[in-house]
Amino acid sequence: MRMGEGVEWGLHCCVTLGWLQDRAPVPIRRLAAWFDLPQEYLKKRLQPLARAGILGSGPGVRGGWSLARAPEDISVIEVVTALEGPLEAFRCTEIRRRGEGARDAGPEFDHLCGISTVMRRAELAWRRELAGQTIADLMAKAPDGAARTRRNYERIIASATD
Amino acid sequence: MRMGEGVEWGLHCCVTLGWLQDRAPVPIRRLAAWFDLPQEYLKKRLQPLARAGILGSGPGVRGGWSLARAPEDISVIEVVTALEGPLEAFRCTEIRRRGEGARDAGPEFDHLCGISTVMRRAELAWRRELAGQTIADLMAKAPDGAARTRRNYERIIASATD
DNA sequence: GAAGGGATACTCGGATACGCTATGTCCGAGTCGGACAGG
DNA sequence: CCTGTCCGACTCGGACATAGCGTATCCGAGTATCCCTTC
Repeated sequence: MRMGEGVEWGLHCCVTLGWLQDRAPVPIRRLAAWFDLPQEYLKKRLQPLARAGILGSGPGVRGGWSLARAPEDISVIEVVTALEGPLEAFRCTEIRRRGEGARDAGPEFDHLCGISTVMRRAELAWRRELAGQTIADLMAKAPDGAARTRRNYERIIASATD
Repeated sequence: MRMGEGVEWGLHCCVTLGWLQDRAPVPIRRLAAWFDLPQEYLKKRLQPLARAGILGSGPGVRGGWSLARAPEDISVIEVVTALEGPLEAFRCTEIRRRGEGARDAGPEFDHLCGISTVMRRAELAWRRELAGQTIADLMAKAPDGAARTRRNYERIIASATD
């Protein structure tokens, strides 16, 4: 089981955009150079976050990306769900109903499959953990990050040839 | 993010083998027909469970598959880990250290990445849920399953041409 | 009747093929802001 | 100086290409059990 790398990218971008809120919007070109990521593909991964109302983007020469809400109002699970989709990792296909083992089952299958129930409960615990953390919490976990980010961003803007 | 279907297959096979412990070992041919699954591929997915000491298999005309331990001693997380691998779903690649944003970071990066920490804690909650459930618990969740399974298995054995 | 050898039914492990999804790239269309020309 | 037009920068969305992994199948080798032959 593997989570796409877009989740790591998206979360780091949200945190960085939170630190640069007063310098937003940040063009995708700067954002990609910031983490040394492929620009086109990063853009493709951020678009679902805009559709989910987490990020905002604008065209034009002063366009770019920014947080669409306050960092306190964006939970980690929202970012993960927007990037990985709403479906659960474990998907019950009801194999218990198929084949020779399913004959004459009676009302037994009216109940939810026990395996499905257990897996679902585990995923709920996982989601609950991620729902309890926000972008603001992540920003607070790296107290030096805000200063470093703003300092480096100023320098890049100043040395830019454009 | 998606879990392979082998997890569902493996768990159902473990539960069924728990109910058929006194009729074990069960050949892969019967197990595949039991759930209407592709025989060769099911075999391939059960092999890691044998390597993990969860299932046992034996060759020969009386060979087949059986639980290697008591159902109470097999946790769901063991089955999942054997089939999906021990790696976590979220893998931190430390993109914070790369690119223009990482310049002059100082001792900030000595600490674990906050994003990585949050994701890891969520996965631990997920594992903890699955570690608290055993194959015996799953068997108990379907009280009618034991009788149905034994009844159908007897019938199949009796009607077999071999 | 006992020992030896072959047939059978199963497992194991590796090799191979296929398809889906994640990853990565490219291009045309649309939009915003600024530059520039004309009144 | 004001207004209208054009241009450049940037985004969006879709189309397309590539790679990796999950899915699926097949085959040869090994082994335990059973049966049959032979003594």
